[in-house]
Amino acid sequence: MDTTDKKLLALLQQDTKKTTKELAGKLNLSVTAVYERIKKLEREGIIHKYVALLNRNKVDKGFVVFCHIKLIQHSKEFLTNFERQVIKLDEVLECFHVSGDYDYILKLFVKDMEEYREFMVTKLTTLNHIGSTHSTFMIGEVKNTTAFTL
Amino acid sequence: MDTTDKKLLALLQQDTKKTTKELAGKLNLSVTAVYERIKKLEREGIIHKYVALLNRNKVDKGFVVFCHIKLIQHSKEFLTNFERQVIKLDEVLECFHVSGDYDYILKLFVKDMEEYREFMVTKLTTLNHIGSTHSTFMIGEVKNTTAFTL
DNA sequence: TCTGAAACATGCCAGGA
DNA sequence: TCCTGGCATGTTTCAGA
Repeated sequence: MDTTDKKLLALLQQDTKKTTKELAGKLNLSVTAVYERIKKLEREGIIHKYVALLNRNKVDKGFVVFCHIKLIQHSKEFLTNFERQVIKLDEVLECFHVSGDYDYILKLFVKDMEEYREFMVTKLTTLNHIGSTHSTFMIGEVKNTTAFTL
Repeated sequence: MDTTDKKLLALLQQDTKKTTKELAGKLNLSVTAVYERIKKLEREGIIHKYVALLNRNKVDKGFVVFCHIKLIQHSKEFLTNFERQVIKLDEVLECFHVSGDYDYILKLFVKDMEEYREFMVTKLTTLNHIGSTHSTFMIGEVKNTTAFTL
């Protein structure tokens, strides 16, 4: 991983629809050289996948919620059971097991408060072993990217 | 936006390296039909961008931190000033203005605790108007996707 | 590793149903 | 909005440095 690879990854994290020719121009390399570097990064698993990002405001998912969850008990069985269930919930985009006051932080996309209420009542609170929850609502998006600097 | 569009978006959110031919097969459509649907979704801004997702564990960014921040005061000037500065921080992937006990929730990718400490001391705490911060560390990734169900 | 060229597949645009 | 066909463009491979 040299500087060229880092530049290449920065570009690919921004936009994968550029042709290898365009990338080659920006990196001062030949088309094949760029091609092979990309293949290497894919082989090594550094590039994990190529995806399309949608505009959530155009598809009725403008309401972002962070939900902090605490379990009743912390046995391995309770944790894995909870995790297995939360993975299946479509509304949940991210779920991280964390240190601190709460056990998990979830990020959800829903249409509005009404839909979130429905989610809480019919899905979240029916999960086993949940102790307490604390919901935080997004009122503004300051920064939201999938690309990070190497 | 019909059912076919939703299926198409589900596929594109998972993988954009499939050829339109393959997508056409899965959707029981011709190549051109798929092509035109994709162009329409791009035109409407529903598809926002195409990006490569990296494996953070392979590039020294395995340490995920959530940082809850409270400002000293909530005047418009203080908020926009803080936001303008936080956008520039490379370590910060997400920053949401939220309701509740704290004003902002940040998600960061760094190498390890040492790098996070460095970030706190040299970057975060030098920002103006910060009242208090509360850091939560990821100890496990349960679910982490950019794709959501429509 | 890189370059450059050649073979192959795909993306993309007409024209018509 | 869909399909068929064809040209332009991109991707991928390979020999040689």
